[in-house]
Amino acid sequence: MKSKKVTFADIAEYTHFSKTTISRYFNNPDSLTLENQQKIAEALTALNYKENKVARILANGKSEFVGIIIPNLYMHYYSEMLNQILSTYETYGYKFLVFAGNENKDVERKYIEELLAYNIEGLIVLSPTIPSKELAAYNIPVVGIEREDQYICSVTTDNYMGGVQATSLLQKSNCDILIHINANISKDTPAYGRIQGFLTTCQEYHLPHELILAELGNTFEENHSSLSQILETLEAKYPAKKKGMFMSNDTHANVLLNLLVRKYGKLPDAWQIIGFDNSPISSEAVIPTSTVGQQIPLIAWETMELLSAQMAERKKRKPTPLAEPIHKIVAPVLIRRETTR
Amino acid sequence: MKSKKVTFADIAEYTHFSKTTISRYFNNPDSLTLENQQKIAEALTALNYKENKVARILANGKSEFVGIIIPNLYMHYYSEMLNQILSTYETYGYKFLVFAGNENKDVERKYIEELLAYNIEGLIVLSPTIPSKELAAYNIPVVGIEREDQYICSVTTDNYMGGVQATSLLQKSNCDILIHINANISKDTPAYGRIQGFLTTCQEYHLPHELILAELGNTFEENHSSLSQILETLEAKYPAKKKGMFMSNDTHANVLLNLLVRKYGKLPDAWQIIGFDNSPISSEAVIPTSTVGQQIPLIAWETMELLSAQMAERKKRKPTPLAEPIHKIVAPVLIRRETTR
DNA sequence: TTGTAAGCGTTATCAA
DNA sequence: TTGATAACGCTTACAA
Repeated sequence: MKSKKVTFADIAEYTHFSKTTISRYFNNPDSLTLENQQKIAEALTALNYKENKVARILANGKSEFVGIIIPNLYMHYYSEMLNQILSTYETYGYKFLVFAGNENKDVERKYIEELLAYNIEGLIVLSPTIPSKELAAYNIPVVGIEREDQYICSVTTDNYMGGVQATSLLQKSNCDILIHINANISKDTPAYGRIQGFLTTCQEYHLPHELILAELGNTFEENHSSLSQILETLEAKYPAKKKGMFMSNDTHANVLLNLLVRKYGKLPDAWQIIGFDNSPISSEAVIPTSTVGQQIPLIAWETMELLSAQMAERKKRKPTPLAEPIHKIVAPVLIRRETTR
Repeated sequence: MKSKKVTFADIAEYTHFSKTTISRYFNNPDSLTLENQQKIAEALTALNYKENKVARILANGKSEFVGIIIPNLYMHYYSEMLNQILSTYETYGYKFLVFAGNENKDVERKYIEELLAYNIEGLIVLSPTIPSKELAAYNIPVVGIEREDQYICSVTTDNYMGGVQATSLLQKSNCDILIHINANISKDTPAYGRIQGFLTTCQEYHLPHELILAELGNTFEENHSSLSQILETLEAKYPAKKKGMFMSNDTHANVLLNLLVRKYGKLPDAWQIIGFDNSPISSEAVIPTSTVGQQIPLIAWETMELLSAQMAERKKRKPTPLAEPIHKIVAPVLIRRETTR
């Protein structure tokens, strides 16, 4: 039942080669004659050999593991990012050890310690919790995604450009007043660029505008009641004006849209809406919603490029660490649907 | 720079103990005097020791790894399930190696081989691709979720009950005709129970009903046009009747709802809708949609219970494998929102 | 092209 | 309560 595991020693005995030769068969087959490769291949199936990568890691230090610290998976942005990262396995061969971080510094540190104990070769961090300076101190290749990145490599969406694109689209649809609703986020956060993009564009073109910074709450119900109030306020404040709404994300855009549709049976001409993220809700909404899309597959790809380059460098005889962290910026994509024009 | 790693040997030398004692400090500290525990603890911080679990796995065979094969992460059901499974780390301590399977037998087999090479202690399979008989043959603890499970342990939602609940709710809202739209799925699939639940309930209460089995397509656009056609057909066929629609999932329910709202500016009284899954779209829809919710946290929990019991059994001196695979059934939860009554 | 022998950093067995 | 020593299964100089 519990058949003992077949090892190189068994194969060596069976084929009358040494363990070294068996090892070579796997790592440098060209150094064997074709005939001997054949013999070993046969022995492998005859004995039903299963490789043991744990022993291999211990011997050569290369785990082919990459750790991932991700805030959660219920937000589509994160789960889709993980999806794309996992799919790079076919290209790079790295296996992923995933921790869903709960935004608690000590817990996430514990996760990283655990990952390190498994000899991970690199780390991908989507969680904003631990400062990049601390991450850099672990002294292994790290890439951050959409987070503070002063001391580590990173891949980030050009949020500023996204803000500009969204604002410009509203401008083109002849709105009388442009309104951006966002949370009161820190200026260090990449997403702050959306606010800057909005403001800069409005100022440059002298567009009447209003910036509403408010916490809309964490649940659907809270979003709903916050935005319901804001909606009333805006209708009172700008009764005759065409309002261009740039929402901080598609979820909020959808709540606003639903409020309007339920009130008027359709999206009134006096309202234009654009969201951010191109999450599923934007296309599944009652009126497919314009949005600024993040190029998640590209971000995942760039992340692995950056990470694998660093990991490969480390395997050289004389590794040259990066002098400066590399920061890649990925352009967002404007997606025009039916809530603008 | 590349500081050599601190090992038990270093600590042993530093403390004048043997490596064995250091090992005991970690695995069986009570067997040391408090004083000596103290000494070792100090040495650990003095030398900045980092544990190496790879060496540990090689020596004792316990990887604390669990492999996961999941079809994808863009469907909310799967990403939320992964989320919940990952969160069991705090309770069970198992680390997860995740592969997003692409529903290709050979590829998924390759994934499993790779997982086995890392000495995983157990496997969770959400993908329906590989038959349970084959999975069972790997001879490691396996739990399947919502899939064919003849030869393996499994956790599955009571789809039949879900179908009954949905149908009963429509019945209570005084519909004249009940209609269930689903794909032409195999009778082996757990989800087939939804169809059975619908039919049985209708027959039992002599409710006028219609079962529509049709492929609605894989994209949002395809869903939209398929359902648009079905909508027209139904309006022509049952012009004066109150129609109770039981949709196979929330995505389809939402498409139907949106078609109606865009046509009539609201959900007409002649239409009642219930979906399945309690995915985010059901609560975010323009009219929050009734649905049958799967208890994802509970399913994840039961899965780990089942798996960890098997894994623990294996670590005993004389393991007693399960005589029969255990199949757990989790009840669905009816969620009443605004599209019924 | 192939082999020998010494690691890799733990844990397990047996003895003291 | 502690220690010597042999695994665990593979890789890697160094030799031949």
